Amino acid sequence: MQRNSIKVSMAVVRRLPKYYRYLGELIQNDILRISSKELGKIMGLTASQIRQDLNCFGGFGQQGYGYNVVELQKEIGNILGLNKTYNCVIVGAGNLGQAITNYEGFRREGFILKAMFDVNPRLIGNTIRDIKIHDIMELGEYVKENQIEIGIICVPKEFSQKVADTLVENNIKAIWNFAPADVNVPESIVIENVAISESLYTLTYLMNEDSLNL
Amino acid sequence: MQRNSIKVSMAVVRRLPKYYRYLGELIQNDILRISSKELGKIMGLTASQIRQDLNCFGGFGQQGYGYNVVELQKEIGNILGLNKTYNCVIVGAGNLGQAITNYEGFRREGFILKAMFDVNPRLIGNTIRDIKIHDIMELGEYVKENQIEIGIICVPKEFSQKVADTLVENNIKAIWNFAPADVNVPESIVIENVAISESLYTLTYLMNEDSLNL
DNA sequence: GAGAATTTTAAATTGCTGTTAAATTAAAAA
DNA sequence: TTTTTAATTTAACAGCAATTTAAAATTCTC
Repeated sequence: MQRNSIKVSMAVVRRLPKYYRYLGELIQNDILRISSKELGKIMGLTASQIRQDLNCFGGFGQQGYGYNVVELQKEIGNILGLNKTYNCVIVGAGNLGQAITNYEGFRREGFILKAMFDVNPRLIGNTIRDIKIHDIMELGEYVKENQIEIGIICVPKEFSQKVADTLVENNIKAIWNFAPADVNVPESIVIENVAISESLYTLTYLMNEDSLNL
Repeated sequence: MQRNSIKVSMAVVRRLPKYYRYLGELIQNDILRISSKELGKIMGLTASQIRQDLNCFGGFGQQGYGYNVVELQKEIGNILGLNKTYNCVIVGAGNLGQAITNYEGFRREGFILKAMFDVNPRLIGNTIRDIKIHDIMELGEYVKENQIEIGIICVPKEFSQKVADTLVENNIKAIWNFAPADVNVPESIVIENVAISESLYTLTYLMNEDSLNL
């Protein structure tokens, strides 16, 4: 499997999870091979783009045959780093934190939730799906002691930067931030600021697009 | 305020909510004017891009002065359709549905949550923040009777397409879908499939990028 | 009037799409 | 069963479109 030496653009990278998801669905439907044309139709992309995207990482397909769905999904999973496991903590045990805890999909893909943290004394000491909720004061020490790689921030935006700082100080590798305010971290730390509301505002933009008479 | 007749690209549209959010933060910090250079530094964009983006909708800035933060935020809000109110329902009253219900930000921006729906008999009849949880069997009728414009889907992926179909049949205008599977709707309906996990997979990609030796 | 900052226009870059040649499969014929 | 032919489909490439950045021209502030 020869790998090109070209840099992969972020546009391609952000499409990979979608490929991974759609291929997973194909597998569940016992579809074991697919052409770029078919996949494009299902995903709403051009066949051309799919071939170009996948070729960034090597030739996974075969002329005259198409792509082997199982093999391709596995390859993309490897590229995304889903062949490993990751120790995670959730900071903020409110509804959103609990929603993530309860989502089976993450555990299945190798994200191991080791602990949750909160300030609320009523929550501290409880468990959700066998995950214990700790006092947020213990966050830094816990992260350092337990080799936590990913911190998931589900606290109100007023506290998100402070939580991020604590995580960074204790050698976190990556932060997945759901607070509706971007947090800043050093270059070496991987950060994804999710900002859920942005897609809602895009929605209302599209609802009103016609009446904007641009 | 003259509006250009050029079509605004989706790339620009998806940046608008971020401008809106950052400008809101500036207002909270009593910063009332800003140059594209400054704003770019804060948001991690080039000044050039900011000027170009904002110019799609007319000249909001002034030479020698910069942009009036309050005015600009309001203008972008109008463009995003945040000067109106929207009747919404949440389908699926689990943790994620509750998290959205509890988020003050949405109400503040004009999203009026009228009702929630669930299949779980233990939840039906309860209220969350004065919002009643109805039997999901009543969803279609409720949407039609109460001029609901936005449906928010927070059910497991197995049921998301069916819920979307019900919403569409009853004249919903837009769907904000959090189920980890894209739902398909007619062209005339606005849809945002959120797929939260995709940003997590992007995170792990970036964590492992170096070791991929592309 | 000097400086600052936008607007407007142009250049450069990036990303996407369509096409062609090569490879493979599948079908038909021997 | 083997060979031949036709149909698929990717990989690679080139051209085009969109996006981003840079530069020049203009306007406004102080």
